[in-house]
Amino acid sequence: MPRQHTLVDLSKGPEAEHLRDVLDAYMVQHGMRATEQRRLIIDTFMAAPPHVSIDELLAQVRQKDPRIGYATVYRTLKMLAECGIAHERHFDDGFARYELASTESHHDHLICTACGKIVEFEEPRIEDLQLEVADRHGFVVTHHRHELYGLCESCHTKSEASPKSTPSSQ
Amino acid sequence: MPRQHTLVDLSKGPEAEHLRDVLDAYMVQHGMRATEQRRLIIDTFMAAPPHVSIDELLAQVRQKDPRIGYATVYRTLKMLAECGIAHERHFDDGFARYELASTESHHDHLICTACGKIVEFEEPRIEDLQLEVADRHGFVVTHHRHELYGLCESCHTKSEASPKSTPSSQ
DNA sequence: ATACATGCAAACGTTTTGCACTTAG
DNA sequence: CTAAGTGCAAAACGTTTGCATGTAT
Repeated sequence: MPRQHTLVDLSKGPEAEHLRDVLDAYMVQHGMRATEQRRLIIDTFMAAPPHVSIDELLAQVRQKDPRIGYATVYRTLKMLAECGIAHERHFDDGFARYELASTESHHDHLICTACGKIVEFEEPRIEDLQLEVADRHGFVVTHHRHELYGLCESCHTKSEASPKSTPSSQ
Repeated sequence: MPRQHTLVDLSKGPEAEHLRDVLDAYMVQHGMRATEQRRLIIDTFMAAPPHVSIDELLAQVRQKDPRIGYATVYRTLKMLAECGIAHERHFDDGFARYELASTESHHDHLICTACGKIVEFEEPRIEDLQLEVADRHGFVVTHHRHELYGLCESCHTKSEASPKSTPSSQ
């Protein structure tokens, strides 16, 4: 029975503390201020499920402070991405999603086109082959994008059982 | 000795004829008409270098008929994509690019972030591993996206020789 | 006190569409 | 003749920014 591979919750523990340190250093270095809004947005982001969109995060943040604006969430996430604490992802649903950066490992994504579920995967053998391919063509790779789209287990089996599929939201 | 793997020119030969047949069938089936504009746009597209953007194709098409509008090129390319004759690609430069579909092989892309060069690659071992990964997570893959970004050989060696790089456009 | 941050609303770049006019069948 | 296609211009879409106001330091 394949267990759902959700990576460790990074919102707490030593990993999170390290990220906080990086962030603090970055903000000091750039003369940035620790405002109420930023604190709230960052805390919410770190506790949120991975791959939140700006709108999703904004909605969550507004539960605590309805006066927060879209642009502030936007700018805060950009800032987190710039200092390496978050990664900005662009899947095929048209808007940016953000995830906490893990210092340890790189991963790519499986995306269910029926329910929107996003699963992370790591496959070192693919990474190796990427380098091999790039080398073959004289390229030096700086980053890549690797997304597998399809149906997750439950959407797949559901659609097998009955002809009409009933996709729910992520 | 790794030869540059530029796929065959599809604008002529039996491959192209097959695509034309598919297209004709599709258009008949959908009650679509063969207009001057469509003919011109499709011919130009099939002769154009791979991965043209709408604007690029529009510019080429206007050399023969300056009255063609953006929307017509847009709609024609969408149509080609819909009937499987073209693939719509979204690289990180913000606009869609289109390439002729080859019936034979699937490929992915290496993209130079300095000069914009796009190179196609095929790597069956990666394809296999993708299926393996998907299977491991209970997914059935319908399509994927795999792009390697970095510096092509000439941009790479250039930037090694002199500190200032002088990227040209693709 | 003042430089930085916020929230709004407007600008952006690309994609998509509504519509009056044209044209292939 | 009429349904389909064109070209324009405007809407839609997510993202990004200018600016007047607010606030951490």
